[in-house]
Amino acid sequence: MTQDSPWLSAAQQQAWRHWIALGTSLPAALNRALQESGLSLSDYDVLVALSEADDRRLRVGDLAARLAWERSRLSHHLRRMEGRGLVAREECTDDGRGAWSVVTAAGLAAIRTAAPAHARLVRELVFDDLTTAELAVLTDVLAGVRRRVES
Amino acid sequence: MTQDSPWLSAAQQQAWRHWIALGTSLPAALNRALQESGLSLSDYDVLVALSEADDRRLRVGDLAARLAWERSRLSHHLRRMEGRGLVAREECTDDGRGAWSVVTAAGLAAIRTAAPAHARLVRELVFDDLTTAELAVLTDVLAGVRRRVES
DNA sequence: CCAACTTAGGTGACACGTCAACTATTCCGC
DNA sequence: GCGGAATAGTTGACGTGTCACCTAAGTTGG
Repeated sequence: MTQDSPWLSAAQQQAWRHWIALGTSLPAALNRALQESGLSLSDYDVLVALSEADDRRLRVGDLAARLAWERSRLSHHLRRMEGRGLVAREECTDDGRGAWSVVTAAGLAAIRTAAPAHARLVRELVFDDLTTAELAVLTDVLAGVRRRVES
Repeated sequence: MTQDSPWLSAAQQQAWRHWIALGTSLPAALNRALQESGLSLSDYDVLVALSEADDRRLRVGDLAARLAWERSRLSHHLRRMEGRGLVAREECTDDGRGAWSVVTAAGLAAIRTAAPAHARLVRELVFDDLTTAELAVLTDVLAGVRRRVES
């Protein structure tokens, strides 16, 4: 259990197994619930990011950074969402290489329909039973991990 | 911010965005590192579960439960791992419907090679900077969420 | 000013995960 | 014991994510 050993302590392992298991089961549960609105969890995240942005549009790269997605994943996903009329791409006049991703009226409508039930489920599953102190610790821990992972 | 509104509070949203982003970026980082050993993170999780089991074998359903995977996902994954010689399936004499999943010698060798660097990376990214108290809170929170999600 | 480099984004092939449907076996009530 | 329900596991089709590679446009040093 020394710091030099590569192994996880028993307590760390316990936390890690929950983390790994949730990495599968929580997205699966949210996806199942979102299916009713015809959206996937990925669709939802894209639509939230775009609908919050100025003028409801973001450069593709900025959107990728905000979601912490790889560019190619986002590119594929935008193509599929474009096919379903949820988003559109527009060319960028400032920078000929770039492109804007824009949420359409249909995309806005879809997310407004889906959002309340989704938010409620997230609260039920994750947040409602947490104390303020627990939430603060959780946020700090996640922020720290994220900083290390994304560097 | 009332409990009746479906929306997440600002503090909850902050935690939630980190959670969502990590759900993508942490597995991606671990996968990238594991690639050197020719294993994916999913392979790794399967091999850990099997190599810890009695006689290095588990019923397919028990393995699925332990990993919190859907059965069909595991079935597909075992087929692919079997093709690479990491695991084998054996028929179950007790219950003619069932099947055992077993780690092969090659599978054991692969995970023994991969484990130290993987464990070290998990510790670096997730655990090394946590206090004992933070770890305890994290474990409780994850355990609670998991219980609610998997019911 | 132009060749080398960098950056924005897209594409194709392939591995992965999910859902619905399927086969084979066991369990259970009558 | 036998017919229907439940259980263990697999399969195929399809949407998704990743890697490696590609094109096009901007950037920079000589």
